[in-house]
This record gives sequence, C-alpha cells and structure tokens, in this order.
Amino acid sequence: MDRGWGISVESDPVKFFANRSSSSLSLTPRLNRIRAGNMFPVNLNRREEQAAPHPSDAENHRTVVGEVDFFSDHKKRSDDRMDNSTTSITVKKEIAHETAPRNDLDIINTGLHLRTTNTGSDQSMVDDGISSDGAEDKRAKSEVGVLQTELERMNAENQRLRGMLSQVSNNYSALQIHLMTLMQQQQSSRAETTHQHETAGGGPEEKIEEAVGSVVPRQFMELGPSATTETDDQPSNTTSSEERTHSGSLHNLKNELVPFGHHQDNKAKGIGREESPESEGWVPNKAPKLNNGSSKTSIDQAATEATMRKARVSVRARSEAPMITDGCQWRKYGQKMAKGNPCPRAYYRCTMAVGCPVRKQVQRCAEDRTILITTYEGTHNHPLPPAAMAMASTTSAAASMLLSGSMSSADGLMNPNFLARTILPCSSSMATISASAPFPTVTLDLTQSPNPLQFQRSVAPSQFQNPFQTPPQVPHAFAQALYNQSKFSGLHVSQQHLEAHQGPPPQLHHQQPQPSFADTLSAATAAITADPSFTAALAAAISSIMGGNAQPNSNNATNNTASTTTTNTSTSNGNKIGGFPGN
DNA sequence: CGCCTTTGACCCGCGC
DNA sequence: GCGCGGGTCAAAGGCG
Repeated sequence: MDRGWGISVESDPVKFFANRSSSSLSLTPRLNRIRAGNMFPVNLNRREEQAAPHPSDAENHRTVVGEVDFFSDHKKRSDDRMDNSTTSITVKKEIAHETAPRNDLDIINTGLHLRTTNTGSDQSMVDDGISSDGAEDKRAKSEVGVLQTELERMNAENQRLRGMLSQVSNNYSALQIHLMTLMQQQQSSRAETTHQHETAGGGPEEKIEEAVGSVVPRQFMELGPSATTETDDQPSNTTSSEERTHSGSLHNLKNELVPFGHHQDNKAKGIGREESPESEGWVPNKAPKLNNGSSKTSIDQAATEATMRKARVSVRARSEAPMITDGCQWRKYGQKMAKGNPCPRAYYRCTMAVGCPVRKQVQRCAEDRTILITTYEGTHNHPLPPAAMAMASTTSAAASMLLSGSMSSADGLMNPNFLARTILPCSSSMATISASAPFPTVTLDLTQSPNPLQFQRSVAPSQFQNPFQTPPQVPHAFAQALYNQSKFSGLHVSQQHLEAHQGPPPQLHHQQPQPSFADTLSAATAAITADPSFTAALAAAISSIMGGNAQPNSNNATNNTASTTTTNTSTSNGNKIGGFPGN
C-alpha cells in the first residue's frame, strides 16, 4: 500500500513529460505548467498498481453514480456469490475491477463504492435471514451508516487535500516572497543609483512606476548582449574592491542564467570565471589552489569565486525518489557515509558542460528519511535549459543573497537569522542560513507548511505599493514550474507522507519570531547591496518559466527522465554501503 | 564500446 | 603527530 503511492506517482509524470515535450512545450508552456499544477493533487492520489485498466473517467464516474441504483443488483450478485465466495472476496473484486481512481474525487467515490458494495453484500446476507418487514428499516439504517462512513472518508480525504494544498502554498509563498523581496531590492537599488548619479525628477512613486514598467523587461535585456552595456554603466558604483569582487562573483550567476545564444557575449567581455583557471573544471575545495591569480584583483576574484562556490544551498523536500531532478544532468562520483547520519551521502557533479564546477550532495535526513536533502554548490558555467532554470535560479539567488549579505555586512553570517529573514521575510522557518563553518549554507525547506494566510497578509497591496505587485501568474508560474519539476522528479509531496507527517515536520533549524514584513524588507534592502545580476537571475528564471522565449528544449524532459531513471537503477543495485538512503 | 556507477584508496583540513 | 571526517579520484565492473 505504501509503496503503491510512490510507484504510481513516479510512473505518470513520465507520461506527462513525454506528452509535454512532444506536443506543446513551446506553444503553450505556461498553460501546460498551470495544467500540471492543477494535476498536482491528482497524481498524488493515484493508486493504479493493482487497478485494472479503466476505460475513462466518465465511465468511472458512471459506475460510481450508478452504484446506488445498482444496489439491488449488488445484492443479487452477492447472493449469487454467497455459495462459493465470501464478502471479502467480493469486495476485492470490486476494488480490482471498478476502482481505478483517476483523481481525488474518484478515490472518494471509490471509498463510497467500496463501502456500498460491501454493505450491499452484508445487506444481502442479512436480508437472507430476516423477514421482509424489517428489511426496509435495516436497509435504511444501513444506508445511513454508509453515508456516515462516506462522510468520514471524505473528511479524511479533505484533510489530506488540505495538507497538500498547504504544501503547494508553502512553495508558492516561498517563491513569491522571494520575488517580492527581489523587486523591492531592485527598487532600492534603482533609487539609490538615481540619487547618486543625478537627482532625477520624479518622486518615489514615479520611480516605482518606472520600475514596474521596466524591471522585468530590462532585466531580461540585461541577460543578453545589452547586459554588457548595462553593466558598463554601473561600474561607477563599484569602485571598491569589495564590490568589484562581488560583481565578478555574480557574473557567474548571470552566466548561469543567460539564455541560450547569449552566453558567449559575457565571455567575450573577458570578465568572470571564464578566464580563471578554475573555470576550466572543477577545482577541489582547497584554498591554496584558489589563489592562482597574479594581480590583486585576480586574487580577490578568485577568493570571491571560492566563496561563491563554497556557499551552499540546501533544499529539503519530501521525496521518495533517490534524487530530485532539477533539469541538469548529474554524474555520481562518490558516495560516503557521513557521520551522524545512517544514510549515505551521494556526490554528484554536473555533466551538462565539460568543466562545470557545480556539485551537489544528496542525502536523506536522518530524523525523517522521507526528506531528501539536496545541497548545491557552485554555479554553472554553461547555459541552462528552462527546466533547470527554476532550481538553479532559486539556489543561485539564495546563494548570492547569502554572499551579498556576507560581503556587505559582517553581520550577515554572524547573524544567520537576520539573513534568513532577509531571504524570506515572512517565513523565516522556510529559509534558514547556517553560519557554521566551513561553508555558509542556505537551507530552503520545502517540507514545511506554514499558514498560507500569513503570507496573504504579508503581501497586501498596501505593503508592496501596487506597482510592485507583479502579475500573480508570474510568481505563481515560477513556483508552479519549480513545483512541477519537483513533482515529476521525485520532489513531489507524497500523499502517504502527508498523512504520516500531519504534524509539524522535524525542524532542524531554530525558528525565530517573525518580524513585520516592512521591517525585514527595509532591513533586507539596507543590508544587501544593490545587485542587478541578482534580479536579472530571477528575471531570467521567470522568463524561462513563462515560456516567452521558451527555448524548445524538448530534450529536457527526456533528460530529466533519463537522469532519474538511471539514478534509480543505479541506486537500486547492491551497495556495500547500503544503497541509497531510504530505499 | 562507451558511458555510468560503484567503491576502496587517497588527500586534505581540523581538532586534540 | 595522529586520528577523524569530509571530499575526491580512479580503477573495476555493469549495462545498454
């Protein structure tokens, strides 16, 4: 039963991916994603491993609807079977042939049907031994009981659906808040720049309006060739070595998110990682090797890049899959038993480009093995397919946010909670920052279910100055795409896990009282130096998700699937250390 | 045959 | 200096 959820859930996404990649990926990506999002509760509840093929949903519904009408028929059939079969056998047959749940409603109906059938059989048994006078009452009482049972089942189902909904809201809220924070940051950056260079006319409102009209498009443009000029216009601000190194480090982030075809422009510019020896390939985390630069700038840049690479983003998500598929291709290069965790830690390296420095570690949580902890390290030195944008941008944004805080303010790392609130002001429990050595780590916890209303309160229009209210579908699509990826790759929320962990998931990080959103926002704005690349990263991610440019990378889904498949296969092999955690 | 995973060995940093 | 733990390498084997 338990395994059934996982199996069915993993099988369907493949079909979906296949359909998606072959038919309408480039045409209506947004619609597909929305559709996929709507499918969320559907897939999670499928249990088909032992269900016989069912003609269609309509027929399924028909069967359910007709169950009451066929009550007597069931009775008759049960009567006929009484000779050589028990009631339980009858019920199993019903399950096998008549319940092929297509969605939650079907499951609910299935439960009803099951009960009805069962009761019908029972009823028939009772009727056999009772006079016809009391049969009517008995039948009525039985129906009442059936309805009560159904009500209970539906309540339980409702609870589960609520859990799933809160999970989705969790992801959605996290990403939307993130986006909003970035928008505010962008606004602050622009205001500051404008104030420094010229006291341009127009009040804050006008600036905001300008930002609204241009933020996203301009950021999109920054990713292209125009990014060079845009960046060239900026250096007047980045005179200090600190900011210079900062800019250099985030150049990687920009590269990571540059759409296909634009990647070479930055390279031609001659800044950033491409020229550093490190860019040629992965260099282990050994400090001496990082100081290969001859000039001071090179040293600073190398150190910054080292910090950038050392900064880690850990994503915690419930998953039965051995590894979440984030759109990238990974090759496993090691596995070790980590101290304090019975589950082995697997080491993966990005193989989408030769010499890509990005690594990730995958390990199951020791406290709750349904939680998969994926730790990303480094930035991609190659273009990413749209499917990889969401996760990469999220992790990179978190990492750059972390690094921005660490560079602009020493308190950033000294006060992790501050940065945590900075990244996700409204939900410090969803993003936590560990300042513990050796690597600063941002933890994005997708396993928690905060109160969605809390977020709604936080992003009231009055707080965000209407112009900054991005179209709802933007962050929604962002979260949706991220979630879809997760869902189809194993980051899905398993129904059984929702049931098993109705209570608050284990908290690895200390929760802090939540400050007001305005306070944290201003704090974030003040604490983090303006960084166009950061916003550009998010803009690029959103653009890729919105499908405006949607590079029809149809291989993407295939690669994802293949990657997951191979990983599953490999991890299912006998492993001396014990195989993959949780399997 | 090539790619990938497995897994023991090795390297390095850190604490004692 | 030594041990421990994290991280990586690379030979060997499996698989399509």
